Amino acid sequence: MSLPSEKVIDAWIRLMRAPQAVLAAMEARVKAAELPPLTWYDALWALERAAPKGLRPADLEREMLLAQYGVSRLLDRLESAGYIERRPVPEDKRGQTIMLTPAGRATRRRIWPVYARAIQETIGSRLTDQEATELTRLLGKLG
Amino acid sequence: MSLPSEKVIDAWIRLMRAPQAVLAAMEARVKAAELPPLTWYDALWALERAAPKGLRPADLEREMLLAQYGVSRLLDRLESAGYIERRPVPEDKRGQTIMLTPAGRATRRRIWPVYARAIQETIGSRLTDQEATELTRLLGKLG
DNA sequence: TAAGATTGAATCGTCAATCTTA
DNA sequence: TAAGATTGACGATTCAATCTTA
Repeated sequence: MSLPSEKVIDAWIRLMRAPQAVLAAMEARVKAAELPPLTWYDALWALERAAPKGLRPADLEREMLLAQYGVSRLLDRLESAGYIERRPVPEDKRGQTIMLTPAGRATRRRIWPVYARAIQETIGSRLTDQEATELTRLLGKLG
Repeated sequence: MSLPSEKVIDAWIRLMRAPQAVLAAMEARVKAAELPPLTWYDALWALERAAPKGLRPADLEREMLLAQYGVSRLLDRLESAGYIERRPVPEDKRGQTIMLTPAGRATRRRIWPVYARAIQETIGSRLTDQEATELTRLLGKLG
């Protein structure tokens, strides 16, 4: 296994910095609007897409790239905010199904326009659609 | 201000996921080698480049995209590990200069080969140099 | 009043251990 | 023994307040 080229190292540096800056800018806006963080949005949106079946915690684990305990703690917070419900699953008594509540759905919808504007300002206004597509392709090779 | 296109939204999703996955993979390797995290490496490397003059905490703040208190706490940890020294600056009694110690320098050098291999495996082996350059350019537009 | 930097309290993330059911 | 999920203890991050010097 060889060492990385200069160009690869440059890409690494940018890859660690740029997304962090973009995320921080977006979180700042959302927070200024007194809305919950991106992690909450991600979970709520995944659950909304999966409605009405709901998701198992392990599904969220895969979708959100979180550890098992991370999902557990995130669900604790969403549950005490009243945004999700934990339901037992009949076929497997170890497991549970996570369901979005109406309040969770409403909040997800309230957050989206704020994120959408932030995405447009931090990404959309700086890249052409063609560049965005190319960026998606390149990042996809790293996943 | 218009809403983001589908292509921009796709780029956003990948931009939030791919770097997270890359970072997690790298941290896992470094941790397996019982070496300190990327944040420590970043700070040590910035200080090594700035030697022998050292850096002010505000410089690290800018370079590492950290908040003032974040730098303060990181320096606490680096100091108790013996990797840096805080020195008063004569011209401004509020301020300080951060200096890398020989132990800090040695540790930075011990970490690098491990990161270098991880960078090569997670990025270098998946992108051509040309793609890496294009990725750097696109991410640069977001910074 | 503001700039450089730190800190107590609270929140969030991580590790290792645990509990329950398969 | 292993899979799904949670938890206590601990470390890291964040917020708001503070301290010191300019």
